[in-house]
Amino acid sequence: MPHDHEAILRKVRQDLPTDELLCDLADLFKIFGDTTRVKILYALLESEMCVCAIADLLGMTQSAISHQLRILKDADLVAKRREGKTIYYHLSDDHVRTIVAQGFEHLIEEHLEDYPENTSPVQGEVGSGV
Amino acid sequence: MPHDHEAILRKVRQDLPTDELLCDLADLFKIFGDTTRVKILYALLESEMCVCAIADLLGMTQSAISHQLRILKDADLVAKRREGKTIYYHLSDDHVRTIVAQGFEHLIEEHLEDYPENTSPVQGEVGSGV
DNA sequence: CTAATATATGAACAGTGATTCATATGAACG
DNA sequence: CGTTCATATGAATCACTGTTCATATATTAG
Repeated sequence: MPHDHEAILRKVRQDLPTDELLCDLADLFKIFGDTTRVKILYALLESEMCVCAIADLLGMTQSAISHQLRILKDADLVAKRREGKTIYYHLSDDHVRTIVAQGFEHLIEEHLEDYPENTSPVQGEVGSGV
Repeated sequence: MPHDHEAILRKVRQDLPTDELLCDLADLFKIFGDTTRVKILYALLESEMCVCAIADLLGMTQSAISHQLRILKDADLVAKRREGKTIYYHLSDDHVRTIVAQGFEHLIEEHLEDYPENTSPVQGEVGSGV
């Protein structure tokens, strides 16, 4: 006879958000789960940038960057501003900053043995820019 | 002649963390970027659980859950505890709580028009559990 | 030791997603 | 208008990843 967990299941089921909400949450994190996009977001923490500047910075195709910017924009993480032929992208709110910062904290704690004295492996601290 | 952004590039390059660090950060978020894993983490916010209880909760195969738990464990997001034949998983630290909470805040703000009065679509608030 | 329960793991399959290439849109300038 | 620079987009490709199935390991009971 398999063992019983009805008690815990009932308790957890009660407080678990809806499927839809949890999917949305996963989708949001999915966006942060790509090196290119994280780099773009991190760069935009410092300053707004045009598409070709970002492409230059990351050493990637303008097309690749444009595709990723579209994804970031659809998620309301970045917004654009036109100036002649150039389009400048910037962060649309400050959640990016806090989400990224939390991620870093976990990384640092995870690798504490690598940095026993200094708790911050980041030179340019998150949040110091702009 | 293509336009110039040396000034901005130099500034941003200076404060951009290393490639390795940014990859690690993306890898961390990648883990949150899956519905099944988010659900598991969310469930563990409430209480520790054994593998088959989680499988029951999510209506998924024990194998599928086990595979995902391995990924979560490799990232140091969960830890296990043996009790006879049963293995109980629990969150290994509180970063999960804060990261998830930040994600929610962004979602809420993004869909503010859907919940104009009440800013929290979550019944069981994050952080109330355990 | 054998059977039963609980979990882990490896291979295979299917779906997803990031990049590239080619091309389209859009703006400024002569 | 036609050209040039800046960005966007669609199709194709390639790699990655989540699930399933079958099976292995591990613990307890008899």
